Amino acid sequence: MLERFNKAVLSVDNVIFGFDEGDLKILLIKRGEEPYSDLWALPGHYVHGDEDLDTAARRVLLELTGLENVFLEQVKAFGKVGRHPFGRVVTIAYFSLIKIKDYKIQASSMARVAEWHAVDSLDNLAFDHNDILGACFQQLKLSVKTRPIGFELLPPKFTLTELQYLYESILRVKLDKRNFRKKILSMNVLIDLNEIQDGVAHRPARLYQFDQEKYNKFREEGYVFEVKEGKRLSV
Amino acid sequence: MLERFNKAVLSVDNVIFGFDEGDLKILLIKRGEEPYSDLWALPGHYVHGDEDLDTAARRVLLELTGLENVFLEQVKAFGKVGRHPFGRVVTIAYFSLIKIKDYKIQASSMARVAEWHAVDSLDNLAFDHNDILGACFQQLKLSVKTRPIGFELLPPKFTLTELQYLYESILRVKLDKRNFRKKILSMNVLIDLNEIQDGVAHRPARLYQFDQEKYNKFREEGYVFEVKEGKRLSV
DNA sequence: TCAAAAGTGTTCTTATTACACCCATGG
DNA sequence: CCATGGGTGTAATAAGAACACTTTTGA
Repeated sequence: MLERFNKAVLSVDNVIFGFDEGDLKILLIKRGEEPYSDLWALPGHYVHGDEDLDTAARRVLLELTGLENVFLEQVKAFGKVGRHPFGRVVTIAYFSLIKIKDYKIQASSMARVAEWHAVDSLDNLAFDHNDILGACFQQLKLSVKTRPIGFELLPPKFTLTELQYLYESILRVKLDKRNFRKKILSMNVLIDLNEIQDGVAHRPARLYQFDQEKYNKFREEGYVFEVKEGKRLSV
Repeated sequence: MLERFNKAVLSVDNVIFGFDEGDLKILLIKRGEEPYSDLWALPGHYVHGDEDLDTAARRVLLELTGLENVFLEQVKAFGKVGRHPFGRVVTIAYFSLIKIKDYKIQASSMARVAEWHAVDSLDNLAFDHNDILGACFQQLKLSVKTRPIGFELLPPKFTLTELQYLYESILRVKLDKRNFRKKILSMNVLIDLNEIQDGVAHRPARLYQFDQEKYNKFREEGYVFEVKEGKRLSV
């Protein structure tokens, strides 16, 4: 019954965010074939006929990084008629958040060359991947303000300074150290592990862990996680 | 070069929001053919081979409502393998905001039966349209909190009470009249038209207009439009 | 002993909340 | 003259912003 309709090839593209040394980064692959050979591109793949979109995105992530059970969320579809030079290909964009230390480059056809790149300093990606990256980064910004997903980018044990740098690099604002600590601690969603850093050439910082259970309880009670930035016209 | 890949039929589905008599509504059509004949469904259509996704969504909107230059935004793609009983159809969901008074039902194949329905009280839509509606409504909630798009649902001249009811019905909270007025007026994005309602059986309300230019200026200066709801865990 | 980052409180200002009565109109 | 929704202010509380010095460690 559907034969009479136009069809399109489907793909998924994944903006994989990682956080390392105070910088927000994304994982790119260097294309080995036409079109756009030798340009950097978002990791992606065609969607199989019997495969859900989310499944395809997870497959790409697994093949490239070896990681499962990772934060992954669809952003939107990109489907301009001319976006792929070889024909109609609609791509569904995803973003995912991984703990960069867990990432081991995988031996896979896709990962001929895979590299972390700082999010700024990127232009001239293949296809419309600059647009896709822009949309995904914006969605990350928005999400990180209203949901405690930033922790997905940090190791299980982290310091308050790392957490602050994370927010600063995603929101691209400078936050006040004392105010930040006061507030994040007063939210009561961090567990103080009573451990400290080891082997750093300065006073070692306390280590914390995100308390998912406590957060779930707060959310049930109607509390909203919120990190702010900017001046407000508010109601 | 793309022949070897699986292909899917593409469609767009559009959650068209309107606001009338203090209620948020969406426009649904009654299906006249299989599958899901006689069930209510979101208005949508297949995407042509030479047509951008956004263009297809605007085409649907125009055919059904006769309206152009309307707020329209993509939400996300829905592409579960079994979502269409006849084969692989991936649909791109959009939501749009129209001034319900502008809507005149169009003579079109699509609009055999088109009706406004309150957003709650909906279940048992065709396909996965309940899911799509849920995602679009959530996106509307989110958008309305951070961008002054609620005005798209109101007539060009509106009262503060109408505006308040609009926010209440989208966010599903009760707002305090005095506080709401104080705040929205202090944002300085409303023009007091120095006109009043006519023919109402009570003290007539002042009419206001949204000041898009002033808002654009504020935004350039880094101000953020924000309507709040709920208790906050905030940083 | 130096360099580097961790950690800590107070004050001032701004935003949020809660709350009740009189006003203008049409019927 | 009644019913209906319009319009208004203040005080108490909570949240946000600004700001500088001491501590702990490794090299």
